[in-house]
Amino acid sequence: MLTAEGSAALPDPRSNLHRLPKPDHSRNLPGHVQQMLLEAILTRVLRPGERLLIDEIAAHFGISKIPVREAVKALVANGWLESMPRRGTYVRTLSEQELREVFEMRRMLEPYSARKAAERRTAGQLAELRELIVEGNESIRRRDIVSNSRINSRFHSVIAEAVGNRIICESLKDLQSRIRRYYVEIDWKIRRDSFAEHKRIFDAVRDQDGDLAESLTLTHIDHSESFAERPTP
Amino acid sequence: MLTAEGSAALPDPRSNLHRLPKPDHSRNLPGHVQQMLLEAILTRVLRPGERLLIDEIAAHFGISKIPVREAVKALVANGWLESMPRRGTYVRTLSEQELREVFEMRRMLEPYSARKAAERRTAGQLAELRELIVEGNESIRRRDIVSNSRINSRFHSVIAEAVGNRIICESLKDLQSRIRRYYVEIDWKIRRDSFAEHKRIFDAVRDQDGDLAESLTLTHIDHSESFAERPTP
DNA sequence: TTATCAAATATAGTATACTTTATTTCACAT
DNA sequence: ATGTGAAATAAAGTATACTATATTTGATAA
Repeated sequence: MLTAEGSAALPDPRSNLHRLPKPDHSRNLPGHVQQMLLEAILTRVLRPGERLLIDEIAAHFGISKIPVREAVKALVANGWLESMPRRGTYVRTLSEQELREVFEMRRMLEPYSARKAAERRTAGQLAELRELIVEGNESIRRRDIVSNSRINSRFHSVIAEAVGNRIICESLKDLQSRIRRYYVEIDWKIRRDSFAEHKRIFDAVRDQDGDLAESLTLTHIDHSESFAERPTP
Repeated sequence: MLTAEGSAALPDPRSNLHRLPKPDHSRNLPGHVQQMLLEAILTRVLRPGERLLIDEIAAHFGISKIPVREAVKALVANGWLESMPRRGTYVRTLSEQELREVFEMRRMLEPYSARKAAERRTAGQLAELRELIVEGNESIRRRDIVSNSRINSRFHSVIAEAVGNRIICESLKDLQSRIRRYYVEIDWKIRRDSFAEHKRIFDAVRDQDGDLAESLTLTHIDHSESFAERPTP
């Protein structure tokens, strides 16, 4: 079934594939592979522009090409990878243009979504947001970047879910993950400021103050855009 | 929820698969299969709730499961199909909720997008829109439903492209195709009214009048929502 | 030296056959 | 009659092997 994978050495210095963990074969192999590749892209273990080969990935994971193909195809569909005809697949490079486009769309969607989230949030969602604020504080105190990133990301997700519209929610989450790549190395001062804004948005959502949530979100987007790491081509 | 209806004669009456054309084997097999299945869903050749089996589709097309699996997976990802664990894949049913959600998002995105499209449209895009208006008139005169649908759809696509933002463009197109299923049998009076609104939006885009394009689009969305065929559950 | 064409190579894509797992059926016991 | 469990069935998922094709390489001739 599973071919043993004690790969002697994959000494290709041009690929970062060897830094990826192996998937647990439980089930949903393509999903696992997709998640792991996405995580690697977001954290820049797989760098922008890096070349990926289906066969190589399959060999690394000790599985066949079929599930890898599916994972890669899904990532191409979502704009994480770019597939050249018969030349391999590449991690999409960062670009000013993508950043501009994402932020233009955020400005269209997020402020009004925040208003709706404030008006519609359930008690359960509010509780989760409250907990995220507490944990966010902790993560900053402990200088724990991994936690901090996860918590910020989750904060935006819960707001998105609170809109109560699955299509909008998916869109917001997609935008959110797209910009994660532009905030890999921001410093703690910025993280603190950003968190303070989350806190104020939380207050507005708690008080079901749609107006305030909307305007705070617009400001937050403006600030976020100015913090983004500009690609250096 | 997902009703299996009918009995099992040899030409299985529960499936409309036999009504689909075969793919030309040129290249991009999964893409072809995906397009054909999507077209069949949009035109209700494959009805909401209908069950699809990978093996059956593959046999029908005379190809193996691999490309079919990919096509189906892509359609699941985009919300056209719903995959139950080991019980098969079903055409997603229409729902009031989906309609509400799509229209809430359209209201967030489209009016402002129309403004930007008016401001940014290129000469080439304007020319294509002009041609679509001419052809649209023709299609109504000839009572040609297929042309009329294609032209309306294309009109919205060109507007989306004129925004000059690929992410927004993709989103708008996705929303557009999602609602196509709710306008399969509308009558000619409505088609004429809708076309008249397109014509006025075109004028605003031609004149680069963002304000007007925005407000006309909002009105158009309101009317569209009222025309939609409500699902009857 | 340089251009051209053929062969080799690299890579994705597909078919076939096999495996896994959920669901149904049916026998048997209570 | 009814519940339980084992076998059969159905369907998706995966591996292996093969095919198709674009790109690169290399040889030959001008």
